[in-house]
Amino acid sequence: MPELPEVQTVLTTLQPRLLGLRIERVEVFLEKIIKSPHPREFVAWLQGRSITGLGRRGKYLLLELDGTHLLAVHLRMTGRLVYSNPDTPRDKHTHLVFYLNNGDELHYHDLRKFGTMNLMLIDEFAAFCSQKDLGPDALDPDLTKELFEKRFQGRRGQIKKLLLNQSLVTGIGNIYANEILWRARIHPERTVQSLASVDMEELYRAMRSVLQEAVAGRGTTLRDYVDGEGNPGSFQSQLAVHGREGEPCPECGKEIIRLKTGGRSAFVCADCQPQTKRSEV
DNA sequence: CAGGTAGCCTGTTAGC
DNA sequence: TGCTAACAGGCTACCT
Repeated sequence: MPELPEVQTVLTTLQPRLLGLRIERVEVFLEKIIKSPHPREFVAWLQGRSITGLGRRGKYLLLELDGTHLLAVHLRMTGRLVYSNPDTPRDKHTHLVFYLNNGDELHYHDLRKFGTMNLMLIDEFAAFCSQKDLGPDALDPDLTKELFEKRFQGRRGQIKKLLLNQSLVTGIGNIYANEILWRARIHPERTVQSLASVDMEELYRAMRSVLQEAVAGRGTTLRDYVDGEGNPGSFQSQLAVHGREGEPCPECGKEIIRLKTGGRSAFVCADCQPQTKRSEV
């Protein structure tokens, strides 16, 4: 589910509510969500710790505890982290509840149970990222156009697959990959080697602008996504191509088609995103 | 090595 | 209406 804009929205909605609160108790209803440490220690380590900061790296939401520990939450497809009142009912998909010292709760809800949590020392986070081979965050101010292009140099394969590869740049998923490629006027099946420098420049610009606009729109809710307060996003109304098979391209009016590449749906305007190089058209 | 598929899960939807 | 199959935003392991 959530890609960079959605995780960012969860972060900004949770931050003012959670900051400074203490986790009194943790109840785990589905242990498989907890990847490390062992669920027993996970609970013991968390209890009594204060939330001293919130952050994000790609699609990981980060809770800093006591300034020493870090809880990395990945929502995968259908995970939700929602600030809740004690009278909020817990349904069968609520797998973890954090009881807070002000009487409120933080609920982890996940229909498909793909989400993960890793608790670690802050010092271990760099090793965690390199073990997961996470590239720079797609909205990292330090990720310049030049650095972005460099990361794709020497790589092979279809550009869409590489955009989804979190080791090159982290935070982009299927929705925004489709939107970014449309805005950059690049066909998803073009290979990186076939892209000129101007194409990579367009791609970088499209990546930044699409993601920034999606953050401003509080993310995209197609089905399951809600923010830290349980509210859906609004960017779905601004999607140009994703999920819009058969609708007209907002740019040229030609019908949007759906392709299958890399096992994922790609939505394309065949006119705006030609398979050949720009100069050859 | 690039590309494809299956698997992890459950619910919704398209098609018969 | 009821049933079945395909599909859904992520990521990994494994196959060709």
